[in-house]
Amino acid sequence: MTQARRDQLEDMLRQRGFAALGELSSLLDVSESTIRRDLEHLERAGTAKRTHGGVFWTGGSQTMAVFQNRSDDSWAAKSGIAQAAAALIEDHETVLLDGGSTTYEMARALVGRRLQVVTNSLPVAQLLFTGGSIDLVLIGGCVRGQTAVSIGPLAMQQLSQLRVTTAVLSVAGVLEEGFFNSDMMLVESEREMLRCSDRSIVVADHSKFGKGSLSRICGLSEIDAVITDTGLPDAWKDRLARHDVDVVLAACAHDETNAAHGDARTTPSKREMIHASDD
Amino acid sequence: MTQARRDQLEDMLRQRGFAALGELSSLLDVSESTIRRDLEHLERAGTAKRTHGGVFWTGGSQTMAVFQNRSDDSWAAKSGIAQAAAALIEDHETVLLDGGSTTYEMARALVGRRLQVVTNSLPVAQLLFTGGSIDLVLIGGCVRGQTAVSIGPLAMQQLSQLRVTTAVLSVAGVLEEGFFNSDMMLVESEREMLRCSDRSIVVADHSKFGKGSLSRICGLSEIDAVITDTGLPDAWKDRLARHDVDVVLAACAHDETNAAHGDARTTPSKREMIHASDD
DNA sequence: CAGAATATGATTGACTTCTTTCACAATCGC
DNA sequence: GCGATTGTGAAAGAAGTCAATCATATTCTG
Repeated sequence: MTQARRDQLEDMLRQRGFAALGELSSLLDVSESTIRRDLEHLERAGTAKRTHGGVFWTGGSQTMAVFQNRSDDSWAAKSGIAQAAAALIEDHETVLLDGGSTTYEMARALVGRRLQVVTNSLPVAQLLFTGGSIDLVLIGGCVRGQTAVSIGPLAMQQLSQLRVTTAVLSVAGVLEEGFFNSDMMLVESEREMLRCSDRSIVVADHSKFGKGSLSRICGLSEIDAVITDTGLPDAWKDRLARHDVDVVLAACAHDETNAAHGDARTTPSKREMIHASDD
Repeated sequence: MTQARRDQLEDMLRQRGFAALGELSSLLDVSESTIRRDLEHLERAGTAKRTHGGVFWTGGSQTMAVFQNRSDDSWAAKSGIAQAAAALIEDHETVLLDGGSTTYEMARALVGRRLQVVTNSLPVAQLLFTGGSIDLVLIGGCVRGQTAVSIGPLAMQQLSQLRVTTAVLSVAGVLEEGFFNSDMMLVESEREMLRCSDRSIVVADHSKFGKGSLSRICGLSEIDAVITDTGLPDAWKDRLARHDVDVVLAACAHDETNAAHGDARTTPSKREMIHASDD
């Protein structure tokens, strides 16, 4: 009964994008209190975000999440890596961006740059298509999973026809044997990405190292550079160096980004109503 | 000076997706009043929408607009057409959805249905990829313009390899000579869409009839059905009938939707803070 | 140089919403 | 059956934001 209403609520949100509390309350014929409680659940599940006045549909994908806890540590690491990776890209390059939360952050960092960007990621495309400065090419195919990337034969075929200067890949795990990801179809695409790029970069926070995953993308030496955070063990630095892989260690973004924006605040904002979340 | 700040504000919004007033105020080092006024401008320009507590980036595309004035007349027409078009689709079909605001509304109406959907529209893809019930295939290519559709050779090639049961096209104008759209590349794609579909449907409100546009898609008789609203002049009904085109007239959605949801309110909500807009 | 127009910052009052708390109903487990 | 847990509705109080207004500084124009 309760669950049915929450499912209905979720569908309504997906369809409408935004809804006011009173609206939902009268449509579902329950009190606003109940709606509020339901929304708390949805928010915890990550499918919706509340604002002062109503609720937003977040698209069900964490990647896309317009709302994100920017004071979160794991986000700071991702963001730092993304910044560092973006710094490696020069203007007027053609960059191939894989799906994933780190590459999404990187896309954020590329907003406003003069680039040609190729991507198989729906969220990345959504983010970049407006920026007049960026020429966007979207890879088509079957769209699947939380990461919302195009995969399958159509994607493979499109990739095979392209040529880019830099490919930025995101991986689920790194072992001595090479780089891994959990989706076999995606891995196929990523191999193709490597084939069509002059330079290849992997972005991965230090937690990915030493972990494997279902399918192997390629060996360590087949990648030109790895961008990660300062938490990377020395053993891995050596190992990567032995395989001729450049390693870039990004400092956590905490301080620099604030400074860069001239933001002197040290205390968190009083109201976290929208930002607060710990996904 | 002022304009520079507004541009900066716009960039920040695109990057962050959402921002609170105080946040922007301190980051840009101006008073909240100024930010408020800036946001009014951005909102008028359609790039952002304010909420009680902050601002959202709307992605620069009206189509995507999560916020829309649902009490607007033109929206009622679009929505009605979209509903009617959706009703023509049967479960387990493979539907090809073109870009455009009406097809976007149609996509909304298809949420939860069991379908395979092919689309070249980024907003439509964004809307549908979460719904577990829908199998989504994205057409790749160069992403351009307000409508955010993929066009160009890559798109053409992908379309040429697909086959769908129903194609739903959106057009900019309809003349005796046929259907028109303003973008030549897009028109190329739409011709390809027609070629690969068993059945073709055009969605267009009555204001499109009698208006031309840059590039002709096809003749009237090459389309199987046109979905429009009750404002269509009788002359056009005859004309379409003569060309063997089925015409579906959708009633405005105003009343039915409200009734269907058991919403008895007759007065507009007192506060239009978020909904209010006239894109 | 003067006047007008625009941009800006601060403040007040009003509004809406949110959170918290309590009481009651329904369901589950023992 | 009884207690505990969960879900629900209502109310009071608190908190926050927004719109409107005013006074000032800056820029444009003649």
